Amino acid sequence: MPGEAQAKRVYITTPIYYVNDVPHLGNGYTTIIGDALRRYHQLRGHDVRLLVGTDEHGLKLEREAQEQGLTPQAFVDQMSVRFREAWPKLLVEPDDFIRTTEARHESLVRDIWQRVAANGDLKKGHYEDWYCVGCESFKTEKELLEGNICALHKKPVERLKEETYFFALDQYQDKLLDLYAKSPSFVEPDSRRNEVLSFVSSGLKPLSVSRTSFSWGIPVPSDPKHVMYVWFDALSNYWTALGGWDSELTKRFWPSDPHALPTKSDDPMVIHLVGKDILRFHAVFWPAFLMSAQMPLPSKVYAHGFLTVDGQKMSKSLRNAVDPLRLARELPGGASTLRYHLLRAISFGQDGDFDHAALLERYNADLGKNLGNLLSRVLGLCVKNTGNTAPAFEQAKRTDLDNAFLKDVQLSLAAAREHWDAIEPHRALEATWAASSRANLYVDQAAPWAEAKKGDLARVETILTTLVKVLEHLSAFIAPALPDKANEMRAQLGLQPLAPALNRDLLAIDFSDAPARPLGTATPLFPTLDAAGVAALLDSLVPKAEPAMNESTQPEKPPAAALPSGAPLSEPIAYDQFAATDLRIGIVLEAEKVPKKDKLLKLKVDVGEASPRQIVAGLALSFAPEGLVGKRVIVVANLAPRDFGKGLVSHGMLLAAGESNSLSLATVSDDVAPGTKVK
RNA sequence: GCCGGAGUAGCUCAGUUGGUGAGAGCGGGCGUUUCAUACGCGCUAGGUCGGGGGUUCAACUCCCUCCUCCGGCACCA
Repeated sequence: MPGEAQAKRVYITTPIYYVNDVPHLGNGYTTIIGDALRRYHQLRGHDVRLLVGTDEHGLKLEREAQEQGLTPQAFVDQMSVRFREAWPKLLVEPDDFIRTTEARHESLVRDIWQRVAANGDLKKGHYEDWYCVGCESFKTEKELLEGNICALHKKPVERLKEETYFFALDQYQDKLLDLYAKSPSFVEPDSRRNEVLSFVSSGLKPLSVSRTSFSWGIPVPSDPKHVMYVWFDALSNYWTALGGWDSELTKRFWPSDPHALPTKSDDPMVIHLVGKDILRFHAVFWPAFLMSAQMPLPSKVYAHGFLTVDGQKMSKSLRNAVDPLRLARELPGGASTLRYHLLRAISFGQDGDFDHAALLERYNADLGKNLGNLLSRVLGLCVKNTGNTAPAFEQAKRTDLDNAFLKDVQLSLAAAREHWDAIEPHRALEATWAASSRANLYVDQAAPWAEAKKGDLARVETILTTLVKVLEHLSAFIAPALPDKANEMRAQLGLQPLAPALNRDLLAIDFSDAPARPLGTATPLFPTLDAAGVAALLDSLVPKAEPAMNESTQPEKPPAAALPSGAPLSEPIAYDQFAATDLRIGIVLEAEKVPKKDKLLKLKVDVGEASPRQIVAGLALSFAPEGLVGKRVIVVANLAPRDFGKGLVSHGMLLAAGESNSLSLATVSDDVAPGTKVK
C-alpha cells in the first residue's frame, strides 16, 4: 500500500525446543500463545512474524544418536519433524522454522562468535566441574542435589575438565543492570524481573561457552576442536533466522541501533516468549552476548509460568499423558477449544492449572452457550423474520437501547485489544466474551420475537442487524484464539474468511451504516456436551492416577543405572590417602527435618562413642526422618566439623549413593556394631 | 536463612493515589422468558478481605509483627 505509514512491526519467538523432547502441553502452550499473538497482530494489520524451531546440538543428542545407531544429523532430522508437524495441528502457523543444524544458522553464529571475540570477551581457559548432560552445562556443586544429581534433570552429573573459552559475562553486569533499569519492561512479568535483577546484582562470573569433549555442535572459528556451548548456539537462532546482517528480514524485524534501548518506538518489537525455567539464559546471557557483539537487543523477554495438570505437577509420565495433539483431535471444537482454554483459563505469566473438567465446563459455558448459542438464536431469528438477511445497518433507526448496547460492546472490544497488546490473552478473551454476554442480554431486552408479534418488522430488522453487526465483530475478535471457528462463524454470518493485510485493521470497531446483505447457513458452532458426554470425555482424556504412591512422596525415579560409562574417573590416589578417611558404622538414633532448609536432616548417630554425634546431611528430599531411625549407616567420622549457622554443627557425614530424590544410604547388615571401622 | 510474590465468596480471580453499604466470572440454589445448542435473563454468596498489633476521622488498600503458600538464591565436605 504505497504512501501509507509503515505498519507496526512485531517479531515473536518461542523457544526452540530441544529435539530430544516431544511436543507436549508445556511447549504447546508457549507455542499457542505465540501464534495467538501473531494472529492478533496480523489482524491489526501489523507486520508480524512468528519464529519457532528446534535446538539440535549437544552431547545428549550425540549420545542418543549413537545409541540408536544413527548419525547425529539423521537422528535430529527425524526428531525435528515431530515438532514441525505438530504445530499446524494446533493451528499454529509459524512464518519460519529454524533448526540449529541448518547452514544458514551456523554460519551466522560463527559471525557472532567472531564479533564477540573481536570485542575481547572470549578467553581460553580451563574448566573443571560437574557437567549435566541434560542441561548441556556445567554445574557448580552448589547447584547439585545430594549425590551429585542435577536438580533439573534428576540425573547424575559427570566430572569434566576441559579447555574452554570463557565469555566475559562479568564485564556486562553493570550494562545489564542499566538495561533493566532503563527498560523496565525488558523482562516480564515483574516478579521474574526481580529475580533476574537479584541474580545479576549478586555478581556474574565468566561463562564457559565452548566444549572440547564432544563434537556435535558448531565449531569455534579458528579453533575447531572446540564446539560452541549450546546456549550460545541456540539463543542466536532468534537473530540468525532472519537471515543475518543485511537481509531484508533483519531490517524489517530486528532493531537497527545497537546503542538504543529496545523500546524505541519506531523499531520493531522483538518479543521472546519463554518458560520461566529458561528465563536466565534469555534475560541475561543473550543480551550480554548481543552487547558484546555490538548488536541491537530484543525488546522483551516474557517468561510464563508452568502448568499443572488437574492440580498435579506435570511429571514426566503426566507430561506424556497429556498430549496436546490428542486433545486437539478429540475435543469438541478441536484445537481451537484447547487454544481457547489455555489462553483464557491461565493468567499469562503466572503458573496455572490445566484442569480437564474446567476445560469442558468452559467449552460448554463460554463457547457453546454464551457465544455458540447466541449465534444460533440470532441467525434463527433472521431466518424467521428477515429472509435470512442482515437488514441495512443504519444509525438513524437505532433506539437508546440499541445504542447503549453498541456502546458497551465498543468498550469491551476496545479493552480486548488493549489486553492483547499488553500480552494478556486471558483478559483479552474475558473482555471479548463480555461483549458476547452483553449481546445475550440485549437479545432479551430488545425481545425481537415480541416485536414481531406486534407486527413491527422495521424494529425487528433494526434489532437483528444490530446483533449481526456485533457478531461480525466477535467473529474477528475470537480469531487469535479460535482461528478456524472464527471463519466458520463468519461463513454462517455470510462473510468471507478473515483476510489480513498490512495496514488494514480487521479489529477496528466499525458501527457505520451498512447496506443489507445475505446471511449464511446456521449450524451449531460448538455443540454443547451433556453430562454423559462430559463424563465420557473426562474418562477418556484424563490420565489415570498413578498406580503407585503419589508424586509428591515418590518423585519420578530415573533408572537405577549409575553414571554413564563415559564419566571419567577421578585421579588415582595412594592407599594412605584413602586410609586417612576414618569410616565408621553408625546407628541413627534420631532424625528430624531442619526448618527452612529444604534438603537438610539433623541426625543423632551412635558411632560407638560415649555420646551420639550430631550429623547434618542433605537427605531430606529422599527420606522421611522417621524412616531413618534405627538404620545402620556409614559415617565419615574424622571429618572436620561443619557449621551451618545458628549453632547447627555437623560432626561427620554419611555415605549415600543414587538419585536425588531416591538416595540410597550406604549400609551394612544388622549385626555390625556401631563404631566398627569400615575399610 | 536471604530476596521477591501471594494469601479477598465453593472454584478462578478484580479491587485504581486509603473514604459512600467489599466486586466479577464459573459452579450451586431460587425464579422467569421462549428467539436459540434444555439455551437466555433476573435474583441469590450473610466472605472476620490469612492472624495480631499500629497510624488515621476513616484501611482490603499505609506501617510493624506472626502464620501459610509459591518462586529465586542459599543450604548436603
